[in-house]
Parts: sequence; structure tokens; C-alpha cells
Amino acid sequence: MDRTDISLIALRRILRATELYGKELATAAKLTAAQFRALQIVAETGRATPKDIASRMGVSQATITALVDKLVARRLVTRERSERDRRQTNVTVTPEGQATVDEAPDALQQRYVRKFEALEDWEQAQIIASLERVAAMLDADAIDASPVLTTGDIKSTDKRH
Amino acid sequence: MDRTDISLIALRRILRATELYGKELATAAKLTAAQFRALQIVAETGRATPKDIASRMGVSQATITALVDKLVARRLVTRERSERDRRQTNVTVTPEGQATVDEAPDALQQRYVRKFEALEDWEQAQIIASLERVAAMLDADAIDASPVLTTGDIKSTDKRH
DNA sequence: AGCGAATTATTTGTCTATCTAAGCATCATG
DNA sequence: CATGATGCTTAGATAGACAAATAATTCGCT
Repeated sequence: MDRTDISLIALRRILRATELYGKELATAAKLTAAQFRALQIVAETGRATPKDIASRMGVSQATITALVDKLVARRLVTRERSERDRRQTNVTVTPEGQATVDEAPDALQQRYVRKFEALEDWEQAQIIASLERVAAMLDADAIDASPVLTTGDIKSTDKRH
Repeated sequence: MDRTDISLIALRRILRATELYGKELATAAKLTAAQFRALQIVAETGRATPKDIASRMGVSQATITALVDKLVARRLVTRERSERDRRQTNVTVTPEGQATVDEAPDALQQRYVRKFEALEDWEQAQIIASLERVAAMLDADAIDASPVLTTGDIKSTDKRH
């Protein structure tokens, strides 16, 4: 088996682990994976418009409407018309919603974070270089990928507004 | 922003690119992503039982029944009772099904393969080491990750049977 | 040999996610 | 102010997923 295959297999393991993690996380939070992702996006900065959420998740706005409906019903977010532009809706995380995200189980990501931080400097640097290299090889271009898998203290690289 | 965050962002880009690739692939093949994945699994060794497919995809058998129904309707696979164990069903890829997999569009993976192979030896080695490192940090353990994103010439690391 | 338990697949019913198309309100601009 | 663009929602459709129930078969044990 050549190196290309080996790298694909490792990649595949990463994808699979992440997917399973998503389900695990969602199950523990009593939400579906999609709902949890949406909630995370909102919680990241405290609020977001459906449009933002849709583009971050790569789905249509209609999907977000339904998703937000469910989150509102669970009182994890609220929905209000924006003052600045009354076509827009602000989806705002509630304390409960924030708590749900914060109390997400100590699974994959935290495991990853802990292990990553335990690495030697040079090793961290190498991994970053490699991951960025792979990401560059994979994505055609300009994909929005701010850290949804937030570690809790990242501020979104604010984009227009 | 610290290194952990940077690495998470890169990881996120990889995940996203791969997800989008899945959709792209499926659209081109006129199948949904799930259907395509199932077909790939069957095509990998020519046949598979619903049980195998379910565990490889991480979903229930009931889901596979419905998925295989659709693939059968499109004549991409056939279904017959196994001789060895008549509780089992063999899902076998048809020439059309195989062709569908083989003719999957020249998108992400091939882009990746080409670029990866163009790298210097030391760079390939570094990427592999990093990816495996990350995979190990992410997956709890023993996750089946044989190359579904097959490059066309990988034989499954045969497992019991 | 025969009975009960386990395994494999399917059916049925329900829920969620997702899309497209269409609609409504609002903003921006000529 | 009329027109078109933008942001969101609604409506209707399809797909994926699960749990529970069912059926067919095989296995384990006495």
C-alpha cells in the first residue's frame, strides 16, 4: 500500500471519528446533530442571523428556519427582528442554550485539545503545517471554516457587520 | 489565537471540504451521498451483507434495507439470499454499479491524490505522521476505517471472511 | 432430536433534515 | 415612488434514520 493510500486512510479515520463524535455529543445534549451544530454556531458569538447559520452549515435558509424553530421551542435560543435591518432576524442564545453547549460532554474535542496541548512545540507546529497543507489540497477555495468546534474562548473572525 | 485553535480550524476546513465533496460526488452520480457511500462499500469487494454495510456506515440495518431498495431499483446492485447462511442476503454490485463508482467525478480526492503525489518525500512522510497522530488523538480506538475513498486499486484489508 | 435463544433481514410507523418554489416584508436605488 | 434585491418563512416533497414488531434461519444445549 502506498503513501497516498495510507494518508487517505488516516484522513478517513479522522472523518469518521469526528462524525461519531457529533452524534455522541448530540445524543448527550438531547439534540440532533444538526440542531447542536446550529446551536454551537449561535453560541459562539451569542447571536447570529439565519443566513449566517445557513452559510456556515452549508444548507439552505429554509432548513435553518425549521432548525431554529426547534431550538426556540426548547428555549435554547430566542428569535427577534433586528432593529438595524428589519428583514433580518437575530437568533440569540439563552442562558440555557449556552449552558447546553458549555456542558457538552468531555468527548472527542476535549480529548483532542488536551492531547494536542501536551505535545512538544515542534510537534504542534508540524501538525499545524500538515493539516493546513492537507486543507489547502482539499478545498477548492475560500471556504468559511471558522472554529465551530470552539474551545470556548475563540472570537469569530468577524466578517462584515 | 493559539495553536490549538489554529489546528482546529484547519481540521474544520478538511471536514468541510470532504463533506462538500461527498455532496458533489453524489450529485454527479445522480445518487444521494448515503446511497453512494453504500454503493462504494459494496463495490469495494463486489458484494456485502446489509449487516456489513450498516456497521461500516454506522447506521442501523433498517436504514440499509431502504437504501439497498433504492440501489436495486436503479439496477446498481442485486440482492440474493446467501447459500451459506440463509438468514443473510448478499448485495452484489452490477456492472452498472461498478461503472458508477469507477466513473465518480474527478473531484476532491483525485485533486488530493494528484497534489499529494507531487509532494517531496519528506513532506509526504510528515503529513502521514501528522494525520496519524491526529487520528490517534481523535478516535477512542479501533474504528474501522478502511479506504472507502478508494483510489481504485486498494484492496480492502480483509477482515474475517 | 428438539427447544429456546440469538442472528439477520425486512416491514411499519414516526421523526428529522433537507431541498425547491413561492410568498411576504423590507431595504436600496434610480 | 416604483423596481428589484435581500432576508426570512411557508408549503410540499423526498430521503435518511430509528425503534419496535415480525419472519426466517441458525446455533447452543440438554
